Amino acid sequence: MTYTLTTPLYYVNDKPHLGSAYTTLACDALARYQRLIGERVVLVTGCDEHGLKIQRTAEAAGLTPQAHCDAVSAQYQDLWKRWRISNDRFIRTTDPRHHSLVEQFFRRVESAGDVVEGRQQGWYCVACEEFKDDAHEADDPECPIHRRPLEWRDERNLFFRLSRYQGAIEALIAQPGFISPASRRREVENFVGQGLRDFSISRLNLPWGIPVPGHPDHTFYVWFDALLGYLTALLEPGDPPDLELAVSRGWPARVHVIGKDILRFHAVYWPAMLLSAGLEPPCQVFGHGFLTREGQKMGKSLGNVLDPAVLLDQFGADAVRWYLLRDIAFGEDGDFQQQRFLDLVNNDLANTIGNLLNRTSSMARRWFQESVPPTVEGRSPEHPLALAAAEARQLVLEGMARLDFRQAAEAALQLAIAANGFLNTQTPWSRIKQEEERQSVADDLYAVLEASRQVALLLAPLLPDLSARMMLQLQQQPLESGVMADPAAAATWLDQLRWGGLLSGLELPQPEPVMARLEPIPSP
RNA sequence: GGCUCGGUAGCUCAGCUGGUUAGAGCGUGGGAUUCAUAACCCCAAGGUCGGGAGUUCAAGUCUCCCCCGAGCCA
Repeated sequence: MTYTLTTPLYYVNDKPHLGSAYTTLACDALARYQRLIGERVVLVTGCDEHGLKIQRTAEAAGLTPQAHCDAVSAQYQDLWKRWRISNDRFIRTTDPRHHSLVEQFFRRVESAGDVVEGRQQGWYCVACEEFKDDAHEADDPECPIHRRPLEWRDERNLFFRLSRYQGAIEALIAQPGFISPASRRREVENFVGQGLRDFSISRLNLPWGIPVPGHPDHTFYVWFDALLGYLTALLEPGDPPDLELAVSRGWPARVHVIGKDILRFHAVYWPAMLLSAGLEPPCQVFGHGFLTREGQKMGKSLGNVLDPAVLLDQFGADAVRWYLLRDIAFGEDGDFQQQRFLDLVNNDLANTIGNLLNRTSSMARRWFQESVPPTVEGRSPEHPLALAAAEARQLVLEGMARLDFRQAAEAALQLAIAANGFLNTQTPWSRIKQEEERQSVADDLYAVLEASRQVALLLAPLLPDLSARMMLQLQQQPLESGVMADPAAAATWLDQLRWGGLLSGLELPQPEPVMARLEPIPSP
């Protein structure tokens, strides 16, 4: 079984923002975790490149839509590369194979009798790419989200007969866990409960889109073709554009991770489309929350947008990943606070985790021939730190599996705190002065080094870079959890998480801080 | 307008089916220590649990009303 997970396919209207980075890095952590426990993972990300909005944005910039998409899409690919996101695929909906799959998919839906012609009349928000039903009385209505004027449309479009799937969708969203977190389920239930209406899947005279086969002048509505990108993405590089083949490469997706704003498309429209085409719906749709900054919505008008590329340059991937994954409940809204960001990264990563390794390694080197001390007691599964490690491991595994990154991160941190506390109670630096304490000090240092190794292992999916630096300080092979990870070899992660794997006598390199403290920066 | 979810220490939040002095992290103050990245460890102060009424031997925890914030739908 392939573990397929997806980020949204980001709309190429503008350069990537922090919200996209947030989703993507959460997915990266999840993908790495799944690889580490031995799953064959396909992490899909990419760009959604069709629609009127794109066409207009391109025109405004004096570019062809394709040139515009190429440019923005390249920014995404570049950014993910710099963040070292382990996406196995990057799909663009302008990919020729995608066109072909959309056509195949459409034919299935059409032959299922789910495509009908209808008249679409109403006010349309180009920014949302959505009809608004609530703007009837105003003379010049504007979009409540974008505060931009709506445009009146009256055209004959093709409709997808969503209404036929009322029962099927009700049953689907009633499945526990299908919509996660559970707190978002009610919203969808309410929507579905009001009765599903057919929705238009084509646009007339919109050149920038995929033509609907058999219906001249119609192109597919962006939302119809975009989600299919998840399927196209499953094709391997040399594969012919065949829907059935794509499906066999890893459908259904185990989880679509999305922002809460597009929950409905993923939990209602998309599954219905899939059912119509005779395909399975995804196993889970996880809608995470939004990020604010210092309590305020980020937006161009406020000029308070955090640029993920700038954050990365300024603070590095570990710091930002840690803050977002460790401090914000994945699923709920979160607030990015500069001061807290600095405090947490410095406390947790530099002071607690980094310094733990540093101080311990330094003692071991000084008193035990620059290497891991020999041990009698340290390897015992009953050792207090062994017990702490076992608990941490349990919480990390459980947390990662549930996309509760915060629980996982805190558990790993907790182990480091326990190890620091252990050192302070044992005070090896004073006991080493008595020869008869030597073995006992060796045991203590061994246990703390082993605990540090466990921390490094547990951090592997969350902070792969820091994890690798820690492993090197402990003379260990860093974990490979990226796209090159070999599923067969990867399962050794769990083996390595057994207490006592660190070898005594291993030479320890000169300690170097694995995580530098961040300096407060003047506001930009 | 209907529905949903929140309002708990300076900040971010935990508090399950109601039950001893309401918890954690960060921040703040103090102590201890020197192995270490002025780090680690320990201790402390700080809350009329949005407001009001009610049920109960007992309510942050249940009921009703109100105020504030967020969201979904009309």
